[in-house]
Amino acid sequence: MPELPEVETVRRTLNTLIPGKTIRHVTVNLPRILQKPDDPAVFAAMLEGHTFQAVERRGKFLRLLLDGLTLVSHLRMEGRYGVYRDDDPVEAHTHIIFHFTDGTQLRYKDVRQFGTMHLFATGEEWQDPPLNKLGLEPLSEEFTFEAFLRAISKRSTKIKPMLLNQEIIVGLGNIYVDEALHLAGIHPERTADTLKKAEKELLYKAIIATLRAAVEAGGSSVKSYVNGQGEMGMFQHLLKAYGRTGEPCETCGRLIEKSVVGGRGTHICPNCQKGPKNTSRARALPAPKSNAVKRRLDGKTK
DNA sequence: AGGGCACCTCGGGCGC
DNA sequence: TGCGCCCGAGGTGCCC
Repeated sequence: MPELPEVETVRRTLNTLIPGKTIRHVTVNLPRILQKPDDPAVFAAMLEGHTFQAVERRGKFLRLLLDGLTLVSHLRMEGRYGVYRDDDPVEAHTHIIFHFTDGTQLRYKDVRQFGTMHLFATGEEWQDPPLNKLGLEPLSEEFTFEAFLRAISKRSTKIKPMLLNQEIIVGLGNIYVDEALHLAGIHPERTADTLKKAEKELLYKAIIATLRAAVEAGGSSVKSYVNGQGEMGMFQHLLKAYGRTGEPCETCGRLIEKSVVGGRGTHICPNCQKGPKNTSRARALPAPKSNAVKRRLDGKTK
């Protein structure tokens, strides 16, 4: 659920809250979260006395920088951070607590217990999992159209599973893949090697436009909040395909359909996103769709 | 390589 | 109407 826009929103919020705070003590209620080191006592001892400097992001991973240490954190489905006072009641599913010297705490909550944390000496996090094999960062300067073409070239994989593969491009999850493919007018079961260059360009622009708009909106609300400051994002109101099964497509009016692609719930407009078997029909009647897509893209990227 | 499942919990939907 | 069970939700890793 937390994809790039949600993780970026958490990063920005945490970056206003925790730099300068010094860890006095760490409580680990669920050792499963800790991947490295996996011994809670070692994990706590390494962090105690250290001070948060900044919070950065790589794909869907948060990098919490301390003096000399980097805590790499993945929220997976439902991981959440919040800053609390020491005497605030501890809510259910609170698995890790970083007690600060100023009477406040950073708490990690995770109902599904899927999240992970890796602790490294700063700089060493890039050589090992989970950061060592990540793909292009889509909102960075390295994500040029040429780099995108190289990353997806010669692949016969379905485009949706490919876009979900974090070793190719980072940050896209099920929601924003469906949104980007809908915006680009591309069916999720098309394979990369069947996409024409013009379609690849539409997709490239759609990925950037979708993620950029979602970051601006503070992500899609997954009932996450930081420091009890309420609902996080507003982008869920702007979704055009994801979660809109049975509702009319805003471009053409056909009803959004739900299926399964690569084991994921998938939402498409069967008119705007022609399947692999009727691409010839799509080629025969490209004009209205292409113009509509271009208008939408031009509106979003500027 | 790509598909399928496991990981985990909650809540919604459905059946009785 | 109420209770209880089953399954779906999804990011990633691992196995085949």
